[in-house]
Amino acid sequence: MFNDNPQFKDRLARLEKWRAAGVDPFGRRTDGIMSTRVVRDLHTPETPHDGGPAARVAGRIVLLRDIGKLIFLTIVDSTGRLQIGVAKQLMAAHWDKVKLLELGDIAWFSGKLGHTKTGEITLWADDFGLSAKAMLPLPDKFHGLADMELRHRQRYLDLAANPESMEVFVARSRIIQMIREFLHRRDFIEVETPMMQSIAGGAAARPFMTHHNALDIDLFMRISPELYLKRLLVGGMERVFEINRNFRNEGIDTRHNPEFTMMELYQAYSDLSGMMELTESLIADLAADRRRAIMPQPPGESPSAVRLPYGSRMLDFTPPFKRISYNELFERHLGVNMLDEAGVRKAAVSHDVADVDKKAAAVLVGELFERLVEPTLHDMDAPVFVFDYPAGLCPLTRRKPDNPAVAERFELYVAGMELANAYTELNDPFVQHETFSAQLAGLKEEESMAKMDHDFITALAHGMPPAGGLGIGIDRLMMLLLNRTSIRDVVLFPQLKPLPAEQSAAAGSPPAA
RNA sequence: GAGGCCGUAGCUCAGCUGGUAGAGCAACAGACUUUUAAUCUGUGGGUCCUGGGUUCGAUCCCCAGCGGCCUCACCA
Repeated sequence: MFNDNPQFKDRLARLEKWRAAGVDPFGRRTDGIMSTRVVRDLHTPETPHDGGPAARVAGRIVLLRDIGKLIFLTIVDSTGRLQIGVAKQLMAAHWDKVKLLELGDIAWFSGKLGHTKTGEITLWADDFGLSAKAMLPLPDKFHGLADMELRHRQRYLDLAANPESMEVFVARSRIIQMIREFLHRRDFIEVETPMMQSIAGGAAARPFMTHHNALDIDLFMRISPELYLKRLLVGGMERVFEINRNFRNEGIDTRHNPEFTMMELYQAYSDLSGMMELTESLIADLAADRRRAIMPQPPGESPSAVRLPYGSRMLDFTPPFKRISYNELFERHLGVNMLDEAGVRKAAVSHDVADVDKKAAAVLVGELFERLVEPTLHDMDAPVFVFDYPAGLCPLTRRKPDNPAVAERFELYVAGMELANAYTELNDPFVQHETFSAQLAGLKEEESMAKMDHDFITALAHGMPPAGGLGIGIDRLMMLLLNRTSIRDVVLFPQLKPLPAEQSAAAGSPPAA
């Protein structure tokens, strides 16, 4: 049953002892439970060694030291750990039962707060209950779970055994909450738009396909919510945002998960510079909050400095962020203006770009930028806004009034990652119709933005207010703020290849016993 | 998709030049009323990822496969 873990049968025997003692090993509702954090905070220098305030806590037993007529055990809940002291003289009525507890069990304890002679805050228990019997053993109580594959496949064990992993996901929730609060303060409303779309628009990426049986139509998992959020601008929602999943059918690595969380927002009557202000303010706020959470202010550092560790480096999120134009970077590294088509083609040839003659100049600019400029952004230890992109790369973007070859777009790079992407949105239905029709030479069809969406054009034809739009990759933001170099460490259940047993189960044969 | 590294007890890891495998924790039996990864005594526990090959003999060498991590490619 469950698996062939050799310790399962030992725990089965223990389970029968609980039943023989009249206890349902899988307990029920328990009221009056306080978090271990709250209980720890109840303890003051004036708290007596025992007989302090009454409290009730619950959690999983992660350490257990049975010293005969006295048992110390450590429980963990979502806020941390607490030592429980169980003395026979205080727990005489339930002594035989408390002796049945073992590592991994989930239990609640009532008692009075105090501490031991070494000063450890301890709840001296006089009553307890078994909330859930653990039938399988937990990972090593000291080393935790180190196997990255098991940490991802069985995230519950990672969370239960590795406090730093729990901290990441608790912090992730807090950061997302702060983003919502930040946007609500600015009068944005949160919406949900379709994840299943008949046209996978709004970005250039390969979509997943699925099928609706009753309608007998193929649908795509969305690669972006953009075209739906803009429809809401047409409808009169002037500030909307969505925090939700996008799906892209591409490679998996330390920066890419097939489903990833994106925050996308649109603000009517704003533009690129409005998005820049908003982005800088939001990111700097979040970084400052993390900064306060993780370490004391280093001596001698300015109180306004916001520096966070990331891998082996320190990232500086102190506003204002650097701003540099795409062309300035391009010229610096290529020695040619991005709008000088002849010069760009020459540079592409000299840098051995493939099929130069078959590609649009803007595609060449993009390739050269990625190859020669982006690596230099990787070495920068502070966020950088790169703005004013070649128009050909940004079909959904408004052009600069004084130069139609340049699009009002920025990307925010941090440590080489594209963290945010923003635009002055295109609201001209005629231009939009054109860009949906035109296929840029040198791009694969599935990677192109040219996917005609008549319904969206119709929406624009009714009038969309001018707007600024912004997208922030939430998972990458978490990596940077929480100092994780793999996206799998900030996504609770990252996509992994199925195990052989799961493959055969999916094919219809029974799962391994 | 390419390359490098890795897969040994429930967990964390050793295992030399090829001679049928070890430690700590966990488990089991016992002792212990202030422990801190408690300690002490004793015991059990293995598809060495899978399948081939070489060899008298393979956890170890070779080939293929599966899975993981990292780097690169791909990637609005």
